Amino acid sequence: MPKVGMQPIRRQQLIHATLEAVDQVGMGDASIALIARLAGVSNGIISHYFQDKNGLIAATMRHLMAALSESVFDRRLALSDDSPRAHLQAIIEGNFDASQVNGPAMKTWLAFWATSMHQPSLHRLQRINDHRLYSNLCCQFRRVLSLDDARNAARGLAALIDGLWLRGALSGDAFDTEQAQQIAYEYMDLQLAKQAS
Amino acid sequence: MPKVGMQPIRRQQLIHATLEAVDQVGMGDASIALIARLAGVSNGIISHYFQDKNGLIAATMRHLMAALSESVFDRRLALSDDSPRAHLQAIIEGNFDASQVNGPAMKTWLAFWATSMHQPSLHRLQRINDHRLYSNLCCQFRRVLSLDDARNAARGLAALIDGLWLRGALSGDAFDTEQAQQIAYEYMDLQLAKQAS
Amino acid sequence: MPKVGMQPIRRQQLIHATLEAVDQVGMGDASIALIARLAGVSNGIISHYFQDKNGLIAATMRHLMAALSESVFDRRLALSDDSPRAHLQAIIEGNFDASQVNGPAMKTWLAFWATSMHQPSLHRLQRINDHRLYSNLCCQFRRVLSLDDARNAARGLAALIDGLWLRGALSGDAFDTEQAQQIAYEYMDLQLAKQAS
Amino acid sequence: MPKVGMQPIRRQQLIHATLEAVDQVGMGDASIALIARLAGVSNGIISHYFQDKNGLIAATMRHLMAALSESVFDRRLALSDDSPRAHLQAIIEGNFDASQVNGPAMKTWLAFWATSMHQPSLHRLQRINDHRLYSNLCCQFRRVLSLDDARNAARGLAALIDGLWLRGALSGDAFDTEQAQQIAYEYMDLQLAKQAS
DNA sequence: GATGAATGAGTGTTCATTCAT
DNA sequence: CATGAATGAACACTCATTCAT
Repeated sequence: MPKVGMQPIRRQQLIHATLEAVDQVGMGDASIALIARLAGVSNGIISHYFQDKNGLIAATMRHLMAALSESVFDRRLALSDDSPRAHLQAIIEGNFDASQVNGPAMKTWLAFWATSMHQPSLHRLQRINDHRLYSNLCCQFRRVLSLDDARNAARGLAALIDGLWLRGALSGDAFDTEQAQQIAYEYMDLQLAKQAS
Repeated sequence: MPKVGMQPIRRQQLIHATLEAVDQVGMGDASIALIARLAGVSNGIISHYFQDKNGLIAATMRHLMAALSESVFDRRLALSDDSPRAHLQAIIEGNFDASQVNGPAMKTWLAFWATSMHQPSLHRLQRINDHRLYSNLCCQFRRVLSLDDARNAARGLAALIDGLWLRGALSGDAFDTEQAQQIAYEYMDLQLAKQAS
Repeated sequence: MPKVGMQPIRRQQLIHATLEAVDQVGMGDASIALIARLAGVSNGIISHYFQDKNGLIAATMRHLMAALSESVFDRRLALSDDSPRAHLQAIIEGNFDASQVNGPAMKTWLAFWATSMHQPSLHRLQRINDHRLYSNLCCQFRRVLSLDDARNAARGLAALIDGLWLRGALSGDAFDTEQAQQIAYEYMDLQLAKQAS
Repeated sequence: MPKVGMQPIRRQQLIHATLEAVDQVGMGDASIALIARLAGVSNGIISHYFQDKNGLIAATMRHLMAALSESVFDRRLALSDDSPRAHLQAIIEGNFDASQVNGPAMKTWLAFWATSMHQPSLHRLQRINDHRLYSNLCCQFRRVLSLDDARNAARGLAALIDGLWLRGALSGDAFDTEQAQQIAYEYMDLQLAKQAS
């Protein structure tokens, strides 16, 4: 039943099916046939909307990255308090948003990272993402710390966030967002406390 | 010309070829044929020494895990100072040992993690590994902190170590061990400083 | 905006796009999608004007055959001299007409021949074409030669023309029409010279 | 039932199956699956002995070219008479050898020519073949004719041979070797007759 | 112990064709 | 008239695995 203007609908549909497939069987076994079946469409449609499987993977990653960006952006927009601490908290919270700590997203991120080591196009995407977190953190720390201190604080907090996320993802249990945030907040506060010195 | 005692030699040979293959083309494209070629042996020999490909992958992971354990163990054995701080430093240093922060090891760990999400046998291995780091850290923190504080400190430091490692691995550049260790040491000291309170 | 009388325009458009596609990528890779793109129309239109891909191929062949017929016909019509030699020269010249010795035409003829071996409908077309050349030649030779001599001369000259054309097409270089014609003229004259005997 | 030293046997087996497949359904439909079935082996074996389908096609072409070379070579070796005319006759006969004028060979040559227009590696093979015939003919004509005459005679005879072959192949009927040879011999003699002039 | 020939299921991808709009 | 979304079969190719030697 062909329709016009199906492109955005089908793309979303296929991206969600990809996340679901990776969640179920892993990226290695997430074949086009499985993804198409989960989406309820034919195999061939994928090359119609994405050039090939890599195109679909890349689009899926961009989807996750956009969701992450939005999570952070929304929280920062809603701040009544413009202090560095408030912004940093918003960034931390955004990184542990429900859109990022569910099974499909975590498994896809993980597989994406592993794959990106050998695919230049994916590696570029991933570096942009990594840099964005560092950059956002550094920017806020810089408002109260020296350049060197801000950079170190940003590096540490970025690593802590990713590490908490990673260990949560690998644990196999449900992600304990509260606990992760408390640990990140504490690190943030310890770094901000250098301000007086 | 049949030989005796070839088993350990061949196994090492194949494990190293696996690491090299994953480094070169990623786990997805590390076929048995490639691994055998890199090892300079025939395809068929792999099922002779390992049950199948999964067996080889698992053995490779155990190899990396054993190397990590040894890195930490050796440093702790060489300590003249038995203080918690000295032990924690040794654990941190061991986790950033040269055997862990080189290309092949980092790429294999990453791929291993991604794969482990869908292979119970690998997942078990990976949980043991994760728990060992936490457990070691917690044990030392406990000597000077309350149980809750020690647990939080261990969770945070474990996440920070993994996060530094992860971001280093994904950056594509050479790993800056010095910088990573400084950040981890600082976190360790900030946590140990709670002792007085 | 529906128009009337589009049929002949569209058909010509698609036949030319087919020749262009075969010239660019060969008949094996001349997909409907490529032909439609080259023609600047949608995929679906092709089945609207031709039953299917075979229909388009057959129409393209008929187009080339018609162009060949016309090349010969025009030259014979323009003759002031009604001698067998003049007619034979016209036939030879017509077969090396610019419409036949350009890249797209030569590649399409070649592909057509190869394909025709396994498609009865194309094979019929091709036999008609082959026979027309022989028949035209034989008819003229007959005016001055015995039946047997005429037939042999016609067979030889037809083969020589096709062979010159074939070797020219396969060479990859631009077709040397002058040289080919001289060789064919010489053969023609040698055959006509039997007249006296 | 794996054996050692199967390579030459399997390669011959697969080349013959390729010729048979092209004869039956044409090169366009001669799929790997069909060729493997005709050879009585599995699909995968083809990439084991030839890199890919192109490798098999190229090997098949080299097989036909070698057979042609041998046909000519054997006849020239058997000559008791070293005259140019004897050599030229041997070359003509060799080109109409039974190994070249049977259905599978003719259809494969035709398809090969069509394909070679868009595959550099095949085109190179084909040019070598074309040049060999011209070169052999020219060499013999040169013994009795001027350089220009020899070249023209060689060009003409090469074209005549190929043309006779082509028209025979396309006719669909059995190849009339006798008739073709008579026509070629006559052309040869007419050219050699220029010697006195 | 070690080889490499052989298999055959599975992959991503292409493509002619159909058809609702 | 014309589009382009959608299909699904067919394709070349890959690969872990088996096993006779």
